[in-house]
Amino acid sequence: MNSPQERNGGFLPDRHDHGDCVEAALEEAIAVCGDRGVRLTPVRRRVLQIIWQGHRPLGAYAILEVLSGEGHSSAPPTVYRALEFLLTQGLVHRLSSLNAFVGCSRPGHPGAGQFLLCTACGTAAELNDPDIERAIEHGAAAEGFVCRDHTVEISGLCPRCREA
Amino acid sequence: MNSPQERNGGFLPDRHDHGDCVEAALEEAIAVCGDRGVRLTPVRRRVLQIIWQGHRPLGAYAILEVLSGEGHSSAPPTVYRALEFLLTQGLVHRLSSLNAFVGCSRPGHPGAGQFLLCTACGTAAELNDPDIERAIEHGAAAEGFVCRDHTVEISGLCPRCREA
DNA sequence: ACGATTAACATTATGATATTACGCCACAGT
DNA sequence: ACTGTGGCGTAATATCATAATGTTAATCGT
Repeated sequence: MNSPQERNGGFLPDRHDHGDCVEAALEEAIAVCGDRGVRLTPVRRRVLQIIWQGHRPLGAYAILEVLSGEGHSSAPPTVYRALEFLLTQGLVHRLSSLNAFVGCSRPGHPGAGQFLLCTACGTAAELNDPDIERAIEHGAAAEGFVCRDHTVEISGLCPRCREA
Repeated sequence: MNSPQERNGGFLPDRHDHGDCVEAALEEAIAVCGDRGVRLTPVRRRVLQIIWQGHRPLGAYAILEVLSGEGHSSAPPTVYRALEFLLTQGLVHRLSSLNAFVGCSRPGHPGAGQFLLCTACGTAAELNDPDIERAIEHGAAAEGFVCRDHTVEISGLCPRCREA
């Protein structure tokens, strides 16, 4: 496991212990929720787990399908409520260019992050690049604009797919 | 009218001649399509006009409603086909964080642009900031990622709404 | 321990956004 | 005139997201 501050944001080596990786994300989520006095209920926890199951963005209805396949009686609001909670707590991010959700690599930290989305294999990597943020802040300020939030989603080819 | 290279990208002064502004966008679109040998048909032209009617992003169904109100018999595919054409020709941009479309301030030029979206009044401004683009390109390259396209949408308060 | 209060959730229905499939018609090139 | 193509109309449907309502379950003050 990497630093608790930033975990599995970038593209991954060919093999990594994914069980550990999901495990670590969950533990950290439990810690964050504990600190804040908010409840990581079974549904919320399971949704987070499902999202972390792959390092690729997952749509709400894909999550729903997994839940339903497990005997939970589930409908869209179940998933969207859980996602809303996880988004609010900064445990997942929403990728609006894909209408999909992905685990946050720095749970508990503020800020939106920037995302690299491979169009070939579908994996996503999260950056938290201060230079990009500064450039955006600066560009906006030049127009007299006050930033509240930003969406930065970069599509292209990840290192592995670039070669193939 | 400003330069034909960059027109009405930023936030506007309190009063500007909006008729001229739409007019200019249309003329430029006609020129671009002429150069490329593609057809700016009546539907496409009208959709572009509707989008330029305001400096705020417009949803596909809002466009559809305007078209329908004019006696055109229209359904979603009409609008989406026109939008696809306009997107391909770089005459409009899609804002995925809003599921909406806005006129391109630099028609005929490549590149994705960055957008400032005022959450108070709904207006949008387009940047084409080389510093932001460089920072993104650089951040991506550090991960071994090859950029093909990017979505940069910054929400916050425009100069006018900031004061109120 | 008790009821009051609130958060979480199930369920049904619906709204909003986007696409597929198919066929017709106008126009360009021959 | 013949034919191929692109643009468009139309109906149906897929996909993404939320509203409204009531029930269960956790929490808190007493």
